[in-house]
Amino acid sequence: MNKTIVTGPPAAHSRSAVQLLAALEAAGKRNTAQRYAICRALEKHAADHPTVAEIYAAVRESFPMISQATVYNTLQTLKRLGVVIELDIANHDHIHYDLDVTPHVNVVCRHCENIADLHMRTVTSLIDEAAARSGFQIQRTAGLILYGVCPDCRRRRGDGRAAQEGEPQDA
Amino acid sequence: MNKTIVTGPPAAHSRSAVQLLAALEAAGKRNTAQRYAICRALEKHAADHPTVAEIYAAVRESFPMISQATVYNTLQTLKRLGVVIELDIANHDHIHYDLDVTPHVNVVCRHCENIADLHMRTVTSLIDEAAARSGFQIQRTAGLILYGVCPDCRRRRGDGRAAQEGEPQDA
DNA sequence: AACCTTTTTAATATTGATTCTCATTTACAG
DNA sequence: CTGTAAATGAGAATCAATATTAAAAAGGTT
Repeated sequence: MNKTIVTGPPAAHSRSAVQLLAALEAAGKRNTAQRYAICRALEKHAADHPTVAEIYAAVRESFPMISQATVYNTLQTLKRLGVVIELDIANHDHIHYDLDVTPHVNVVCRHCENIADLHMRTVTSLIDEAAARSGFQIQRTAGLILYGVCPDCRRRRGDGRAAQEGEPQDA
Repeated sequence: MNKTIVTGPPAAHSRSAVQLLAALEAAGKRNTAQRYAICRALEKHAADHPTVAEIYAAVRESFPMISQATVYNTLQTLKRLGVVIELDIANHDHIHYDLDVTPHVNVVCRHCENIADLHMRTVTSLIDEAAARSGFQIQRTAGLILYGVCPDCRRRRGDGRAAQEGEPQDA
């Protein structure tokens, strides 16, 4: 129940399990069976922008005795290495992971909670302008989050510019 | 300890307490002394992008017996009315509130946790392109969050393109 | 003013994803 | 093989946010 709408070639920018493991090794981390399983699960569910719970469930299929703490720890390590990104989506209870660390936009549907990836040149110019105007040194250009209603959900519920008032207004 | 760097005219786009109260009234909500105090506290701390805890503390100065639940309820009401926006900032434990609901970017400093507002035309074109390319109906254009290091913090800690590796990589 | 209905308040209890603890196990260098 | 620093597992702890509830206040009506 989390099919993601992918715009453009599927998972074209996502890191593979091999790349994730290589990053761990390069950082001097030990290669454990658990980490291997977690990286494979990430790769498999890359298009879903999986949550910790999804990864945990997926890993348990092949590694039933793994603990949640290990999943949390490994994901945090991958995050620190910069090969994975956390998507902090407003009003979602769980953190989502994105294997695409190239500059792009994530569009989140407010109804089905699906997440789409969008690669556009505009992102870079936005970042550049923001940096120039604010004096900030912008760190990450991936995971720029927009909220809306996906095409499927628009069709399902009387399209029109539905859901203006009464909908949660947050970021 | 939360001075916010404002780029451009200070609080130029923020709603005033009067506007917030007017919105409550227009929605048929009752004007209570507590809500009045909360709106005033919001106005006063608008530039700080305050958290619930900050608002709660500020209101208690003039209204010592108010409960947290009332603050939460009122903020949620204001959010539903669309006159206030929640900023869900990665790795911050609390939700921040923004009285500026016009399309703009929020730049967050990773070191001092300050939040700057940036108004740029680029935002609109980014939204438009994202909508066209994804088929999504984009709902909110305020609260587009970027992460980086603010000018002050860059100066303080040997500027250079510091803090690339080892920093949290999330959104 | 007294009545009745609805909204709001506020103290407490609950929730639930994430983090912590620490004893045990494992990976890998020497 | 052995030592040791790192990683894991199991469960408990955390803590912001939400839900629950009874009591109080506001508003409208006659």
